[in-house]
Amino acid sequence: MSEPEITDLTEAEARAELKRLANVLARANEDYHGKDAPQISDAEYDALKRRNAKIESRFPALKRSDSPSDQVGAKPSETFSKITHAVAMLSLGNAFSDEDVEDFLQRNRKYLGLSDQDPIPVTAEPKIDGLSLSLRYVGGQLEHAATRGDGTTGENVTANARTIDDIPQSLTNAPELLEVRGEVYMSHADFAALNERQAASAGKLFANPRNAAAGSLRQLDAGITRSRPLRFFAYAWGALSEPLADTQSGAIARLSALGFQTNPLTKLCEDAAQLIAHYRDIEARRATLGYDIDGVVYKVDSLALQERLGFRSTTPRWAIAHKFPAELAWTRLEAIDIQVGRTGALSPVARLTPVTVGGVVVSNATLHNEDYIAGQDSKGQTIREGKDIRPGDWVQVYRAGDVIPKISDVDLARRPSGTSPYSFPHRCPQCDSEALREEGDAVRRCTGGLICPAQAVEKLKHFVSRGAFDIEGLGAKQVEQFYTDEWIREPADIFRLRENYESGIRQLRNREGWGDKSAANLFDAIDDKRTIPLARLLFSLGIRHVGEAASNLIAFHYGTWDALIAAVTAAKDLSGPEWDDLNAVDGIGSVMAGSLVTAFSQPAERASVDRLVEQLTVLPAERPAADDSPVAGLTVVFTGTLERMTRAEAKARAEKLGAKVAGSVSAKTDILIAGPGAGSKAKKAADLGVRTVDEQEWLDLIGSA
DNA sequence: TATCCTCGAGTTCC
DNA sequence: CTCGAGGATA
Repeated sequence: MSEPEITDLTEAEARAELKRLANVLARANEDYHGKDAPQISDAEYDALKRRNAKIESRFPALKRSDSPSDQVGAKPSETFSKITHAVAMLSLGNAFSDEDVEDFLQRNRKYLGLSDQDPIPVTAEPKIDGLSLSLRYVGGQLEHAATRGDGTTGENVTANARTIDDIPQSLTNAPELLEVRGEVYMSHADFAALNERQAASAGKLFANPRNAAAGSLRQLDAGITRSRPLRFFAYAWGALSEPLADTQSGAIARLSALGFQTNPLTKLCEDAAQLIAHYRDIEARRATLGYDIDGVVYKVDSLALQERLGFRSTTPRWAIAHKFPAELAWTRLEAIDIQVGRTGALSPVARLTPVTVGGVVVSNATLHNEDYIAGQDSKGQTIREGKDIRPGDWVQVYRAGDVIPKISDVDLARRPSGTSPYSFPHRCPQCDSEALREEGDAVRRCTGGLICPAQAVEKLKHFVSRGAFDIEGLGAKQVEQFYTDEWIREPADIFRLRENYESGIRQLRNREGWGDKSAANLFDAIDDKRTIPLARLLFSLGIRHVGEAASNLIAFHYGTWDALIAAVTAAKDLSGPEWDDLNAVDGIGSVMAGSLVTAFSQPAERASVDRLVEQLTVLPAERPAADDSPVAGLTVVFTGTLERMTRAEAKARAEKLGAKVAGSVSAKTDILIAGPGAGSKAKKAADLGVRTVDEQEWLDLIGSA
């Protein structure tokens, strides 16, 4: 490459180079968004952008106001299509101690109604530190490969997966439909060799094997992926046309027989002691394995038991990851900054002298809240032996769950003299409003409401975020810019951008990186979201305590926006039939209900919401088409002793079949399932004329296998 | 009233 | 990914 090395640039040269890059990239954007054919390739474009970012990081003071790094409407980097997983790819719960492993087994015994001594065979295998991949085979042929993504939808990386030797293109004697799941990773030796090659060709160095594997798999050019030495271990499956086996270990053996690599350290254990012994064994061999692992995964061996145990909201009950202790590093705490969230929460963030922890450079860490800095946990218990955290201190950093940097210890011997404990601000650093901490709360909150620019912007960011309106091309950065420019002050303004622009009130075109074309794209993306499901709208409003799950419950309960508004308005005194009705919704308590009602009774907030809804079409919430199970849509109550299954299991299974499980009998109850020893509930059911069945009748009714 | 579970809100780095 | 807190349950 003819371009000079960045390290050799003088300041003046760097300034000129940044200007040149800004021009070249701006032209490339125009070409892309306009009708002209692009003059440079994707790869060249990305290389220029990277070069620009590198120079900026070396000379931060020279960063241009129209820096291409901040550009809106730039070429979308995502060009992988999306694939929705037939069976969701979930994450695992974690165990950090031997005791947690015992708890895992005990919890499962309890859920299954087994006695404390009953054996539950469990497999143990190394947890590979790579990225998970789902491979779909139809008729024995590899149909597609998808990354995990958010667990529901991943990226289609089929062409790249086909270049990996460990991934068979076709299978013999496989089920007609088979989704194989496993981990793509890179060995230590291959990682070192790759970085050497990268260095020789002045390419980007990877921080660790996992990043190298991720970067290699997500190449737009499969030819590059082919040149990277990726490997694959199979350890699970998704959709299947027929079972692979009746145990976890049997299924893994079957995957191995089909031609997949499976981990040789997978072992079937009989009890917690064996699991822990195998964990220690794997831990001892960790350094010599030749690839990164970050723990050991335990899975209940019997697939029948796995089926019975089922899932919690995001994790299976029948599996857990036993993590190795986190890597630690010492560094200096340079400063404590305060961030203001959308609810006004003041969050302290540690600014650190950059330090490598577990393969990545960390320069920020969360400090949670006031008490955490002082050395107390949420229950007022002393942590870090009471050592408080002060700017200037040497602190020990680790990455919780190998992700979020946290501070675990302070070296008092190296504390500079003359420091005093950090005093947490009692006023908002952004708007100077009073910041109050409510009795019993861990967080201190800015009371400025929408007066506070930080809260206003964070609320808008939430509004356009993924689970909310999810407007393409309008992310956090753009929202901040639009807010600063006073184009968007409240959600309703987003839906007025087009008219304001077209009527000439606002001029996007004067800003670098925007043309009529990119503006039109943005407005189209906004118009796409003018029709919105009720639950999403509610979630988008960012009402405290009302998140995604609560929004769904509330939306289903009321059905339409008008019904919701009418009821919530009528409940404004936190009493009356509408208030009671809202509190009776399963999963909604007085705090959530109060937050919802209060939000709509503040005149200013209510007016703002009305201005927004005026411009939208709100889709009514419909219960997911209750499957054709005989109990779908019915409200049932369990009482007495259940003999064939535990309470928790019965509840989970009934809910899976579309029934609603309530705690007490009322006129709304459709069926009471009464086991031996049923008391007052059975009597009440009889009084109300509610249909009562015993456990066996219930199982017959739901056609339990 | 204590305990378990789930959700909400906050966070980092690539 | 984690913590804290709300809600349901025993």
